[in-house]
Amino acid sequence: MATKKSAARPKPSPTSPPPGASGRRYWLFKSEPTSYGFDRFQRDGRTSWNGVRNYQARNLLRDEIHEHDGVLFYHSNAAPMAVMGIARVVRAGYADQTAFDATSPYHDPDSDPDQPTWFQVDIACVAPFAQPVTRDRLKAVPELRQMVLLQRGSRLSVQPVTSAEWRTILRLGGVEESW
DNA sequence: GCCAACGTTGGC
DNA sequence: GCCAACGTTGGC
Repeated sequence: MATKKSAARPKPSPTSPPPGASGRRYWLFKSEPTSYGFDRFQRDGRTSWNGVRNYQARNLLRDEIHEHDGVLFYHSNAAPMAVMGIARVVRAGYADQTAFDATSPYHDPDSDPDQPTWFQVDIACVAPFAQPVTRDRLKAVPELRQMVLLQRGSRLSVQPVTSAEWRTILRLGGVEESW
């Protein structure tokens, strides 16, 4: 029988959200606009998400994030902090090329090309939100209370989003579901 | 600018 | 393997 033990904080697992009806899964990528903002991403049309140097995020990039998955592009450390728009994964995890580049700030001499330590995925811009969905707005929506982004101490720069959260946020952003 | 939360490093 | 010190992230 269940006892008080179950009152121990159930830490929401940051891995493996169930796929949505489409089989596609959803993610949120954080970026500081001073380093790579959504404007720039829109102009580029496509980018490699590299330079991630955290093992939990690495595991997602390497194992979980697949072609066609949906991505929310989020501005962190910004005014305002907000989801700016959506992207789609166009290439699943492969070796993070910046790790092998001695001139890159993300260079990691310990990453072996035959057994890379770090991974990147490629994403393409799909659509900007009609208006960014700010962090304050997200916090005000009861259905989004469990979002990884909004959890205390959550710092993961690549994180899972449930299909319900995805739908809610697209609606707030004014983007049609069928993208 | 502050600082809580978290991850990593390195001495033991 | 423990854990204190340190560095980083990122919201406030």
